[in-house]
Amino acid sequence: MTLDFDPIDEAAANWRGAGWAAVDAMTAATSITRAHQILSGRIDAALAPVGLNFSRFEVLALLSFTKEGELPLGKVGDRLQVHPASVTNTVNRLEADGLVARKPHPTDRRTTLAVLTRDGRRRVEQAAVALAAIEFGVAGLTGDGRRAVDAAILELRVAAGDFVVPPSQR
Amino acid sequence: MTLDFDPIDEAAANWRGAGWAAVDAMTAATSITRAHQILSGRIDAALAPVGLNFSRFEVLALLSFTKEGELPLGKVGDRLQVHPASVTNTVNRLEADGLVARKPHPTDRRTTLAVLTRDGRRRVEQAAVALAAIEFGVAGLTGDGRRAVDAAILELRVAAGDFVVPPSQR
DNA sequence: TCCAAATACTTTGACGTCCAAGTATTTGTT
DNA sequence: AACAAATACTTGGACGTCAAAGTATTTGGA
Repeated sequence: MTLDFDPIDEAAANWRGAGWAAVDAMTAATSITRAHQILSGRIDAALAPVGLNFSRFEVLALLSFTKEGELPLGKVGDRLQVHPASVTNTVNRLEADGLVARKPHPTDRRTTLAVLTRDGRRRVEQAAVALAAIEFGVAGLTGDGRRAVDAAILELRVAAGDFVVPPSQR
Repeated sequence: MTLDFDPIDEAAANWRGAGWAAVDAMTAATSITRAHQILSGRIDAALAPVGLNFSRFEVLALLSFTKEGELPLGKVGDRLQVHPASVTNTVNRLEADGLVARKPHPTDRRTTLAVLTRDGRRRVEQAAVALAAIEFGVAGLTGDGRRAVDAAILELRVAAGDFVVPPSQR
């Protein structure tokens, strides 16, 4: 479905024509939305042969970075910035595939730990290779483009309150 | 859930520590994913009071830009780059709300047109105002940042084959 | 000590997305 | 003219996301 014009340019022209405001904001938002769509398609396609999708991979990767390969479900949600219900759902599926196990927290009985299994660890390694092979879907972005995107979005994330920049680093 | 460190920086450090490749690609992809999450949350929150969400708004806006306020469902999908099934779903809901009507194509009986109703036109105007008021969710991105994002993602979209740059413009 | 409030997770339900398959109609070829 | 292939849309199913409500447990005061 290749168009012979840039749909975002076209949209901008239409917005101006309609007298609607914030056209530059609209194009930025639309660009980001479309970029996400492209990446997410490429990434899920690369992970499918490995039997994962991006959310499952993210959970496995996060666990693999911890010393014991385990983390409370709530922490997983905080780090990945997803809803608790989504964590439950994702962990259910990973558990069904034997990539992760649930384990009670040793001291807080409200808490459940997700623990990476041996299979899980093997799988996440395969997935990391598969993702590196497609450059995480950003093939088409030059090094400069990647840095520009990182820097610009950093502003956005800070403004959104994702994290607080420690006084020492500003 | 404000962290006191940058989760993407942290992830990059972890990836390097694990010896995984394509770290810069990973951070760019993660930034874009997170940006999309932020925008989509803000945009849907701004549209909720108007009784729309972003996909419904996009369809109404697209129709409003046409001369007759109508378009075949297939064209809608092409322009918005979404799956035909999603168009069917979205138009079903817009139709249930009386913002759009389905109408047979005058000459091709395979084709169905989505037509903007009077209510639909009024609603899309309200929505455009609501979105402009929040700057499409990109508050936090400076003008430079917006241009940088647009330019970088343009590369990505062209590489993904979203559209072909006419020879005259390269 | 006791209990309301906070925290951690799960469940249910509403929606959105895509894919694959199914139906109807039109096109392009022989 | 006849028919296979392409096109347009809908349906049904698998999954992902979030919000709201429910259960269990821990915390922090009074």
